[in-house]
Amino acid sequence: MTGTFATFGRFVYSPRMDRNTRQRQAIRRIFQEADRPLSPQEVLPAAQSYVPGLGIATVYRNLKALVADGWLESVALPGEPPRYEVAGKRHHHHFRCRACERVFEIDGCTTNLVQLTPRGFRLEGHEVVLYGLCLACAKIA
Amino acid sequence: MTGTFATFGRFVYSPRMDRNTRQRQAIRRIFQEADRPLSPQEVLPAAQSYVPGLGIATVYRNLKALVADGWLESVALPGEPPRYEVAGKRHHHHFRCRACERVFEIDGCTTNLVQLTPRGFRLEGHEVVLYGLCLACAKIA
DNA sequence: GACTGAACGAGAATCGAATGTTGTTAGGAA
DNA sequence: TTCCTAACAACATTCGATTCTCGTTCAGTC
Repeated sequence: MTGTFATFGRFVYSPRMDRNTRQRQAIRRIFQEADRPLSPQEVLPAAQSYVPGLGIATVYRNLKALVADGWLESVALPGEPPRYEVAGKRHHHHFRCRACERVFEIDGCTTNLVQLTPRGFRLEGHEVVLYGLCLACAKIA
Repeated sequence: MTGTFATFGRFVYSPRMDRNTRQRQAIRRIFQEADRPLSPQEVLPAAQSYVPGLGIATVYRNLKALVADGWLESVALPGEPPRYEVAGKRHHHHFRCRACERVFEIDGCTTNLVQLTPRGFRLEGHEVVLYGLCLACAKIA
């Protein structure tokens, strides 16, 4: 077992990245094919198409390991548990479809955020989330 | 007991708004004084300054009742449980201080969001969250 | 001022998400 | 191919947030 002691002394298990299991390969592959943020619940059935029987705990274990390894980043949207996307992309935001609930990446960024900042506040970062219908759902509706 | 049947048939208790208890008065007052989104954990000690002994369950009960009554609205930020603010304000966004973790309201809105929307997607709404240091924390830092 | 049932307070129970436990499987070094 | 041990699958458990339970209190009415 590998691991480390977190801030308050609890031992935190973290898988070694030098083992390349079929399960982890599958999970990596899912993210490369999807090219959008995925929830653990989306990853599970997708990864099971490559490795039947793969369990949800394995998904969580590997998501955590891949984040610790710097290969994934977590994406938080208001009112929802975290999704994950391949790390290192350039600055972007997200679009959430209200019909299929999938989240997509959006290139580009609004510029005039500084002027919204109240006087005396220090602006360090921002998140923009768009809501509506994705291409596929807009066609159906 | 008053109540209603929610979408899938489960009976949902909801307090009547025709009883004006000291506890509810205190909670209303906290929101009017704060003028920013508050979490249940922020409401509790503040309301207890008016009604000592007021419990967390009462906070949750009344937040839910005040939302159902249309007096409060819930505010979701990425990766955090809901906060609440007085309903009916005009369109605005939020600033979260990374030091004191308080959330503030921001007037105004960015304009060029439509042009970020991918072709074929239908834009229906948006959220903008700014991060940094509030006035008080920027002074200390 | 007494009455009555809705709201309260305290603590147990629940919920969805995530993590730990245990016996089993399978990378990868020899 | 064998061996060693990390990772796995299944499922129990935990966790933080929220809701429920039940005996008690009190707001609104008479």
